[in-house]
Amino acid sequence: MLSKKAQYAFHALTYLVEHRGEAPVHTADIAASKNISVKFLEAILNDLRRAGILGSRKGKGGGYYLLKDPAQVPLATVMRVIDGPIALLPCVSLNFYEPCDHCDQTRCGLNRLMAEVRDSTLNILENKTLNDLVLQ
Amino acid sequence: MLSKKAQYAFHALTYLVEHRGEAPVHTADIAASKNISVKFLEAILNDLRRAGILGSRKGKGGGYYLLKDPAQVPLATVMRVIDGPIALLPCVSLNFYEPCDHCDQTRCGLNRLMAEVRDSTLNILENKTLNDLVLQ
DNA sequence: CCATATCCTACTAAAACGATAGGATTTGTA
DNA sequence: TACAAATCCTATCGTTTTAGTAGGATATGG
Repeated sequence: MLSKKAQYAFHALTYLVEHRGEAPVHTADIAASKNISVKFLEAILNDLRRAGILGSRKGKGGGYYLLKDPAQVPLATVMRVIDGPIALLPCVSLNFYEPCDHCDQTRCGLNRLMAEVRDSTLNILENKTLNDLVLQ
Repeated sequence: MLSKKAQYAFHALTYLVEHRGEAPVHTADIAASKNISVKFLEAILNDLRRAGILGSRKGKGGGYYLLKDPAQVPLATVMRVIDGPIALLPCVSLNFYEPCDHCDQTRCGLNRLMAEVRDSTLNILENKTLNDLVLQ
């Protein structure tokens, strides 16, 4: 399951895509529009900024904005920034790999199957982008 | 990510498939073989029994055994018993559905994408079974 | 200088996770 | 029928994660 944090991140990013090209968007506006706690959302947008997905400007007229073309930001990137691994097991994770204690990976049926799940999940999450969050 | 509990469940079930047809298997044997805490594994095997996946016999010569043909038990079933939902959002879960607070599901891009992820994940997890845990 | 907005640190309550402890219950066997 | 062996059941526990909240520091435009 995605954490609330990741869900909020996606909703906020959706809002930012929809308001692309306008002035920087205030945290408070997104929070009001999507019914999210302002302070909590603040932390999330900050994480996205530190990850290089968003830019920000402080002070009057400030706010957050997308740094890249939304079509160039895969959903997988956002999920990894907020929630960490996408794979179902550490031993099949591409970005958060950890070796397995209980089995020899090269001969583990579970490992093989979970790698298959990972591939089919990533096939979607690496190819769908922020643009796909917005319905036509 | 799968919980440790679910990982242990899969390892234990692998062991049970490999020892199918023999006498009921002791919790302690599985725990020793897979390096799992006996007491923790006890609880897991009991959950699998209550879910109708395993049978058990008490007392001397007792233990756990598979109730069904391993090829008839999808991995998805085990995951749902131990960890709950497989989908990434409650609002796209088939077995643990909960409506979304923040959006109209019929017009939510995130909902649509996460349903797609769910389908591709379930396509594997509903078709691969306990038999596939054991490598040839 | 002041209002506005992000940025940063710390804290907290509740839940989930990963066990552990201790005994009750059932069963086969000597 | 006593005993050993195994599951079964309930409760507890320490740690981590989750989902926030609070309060102020910092930067910026006017």
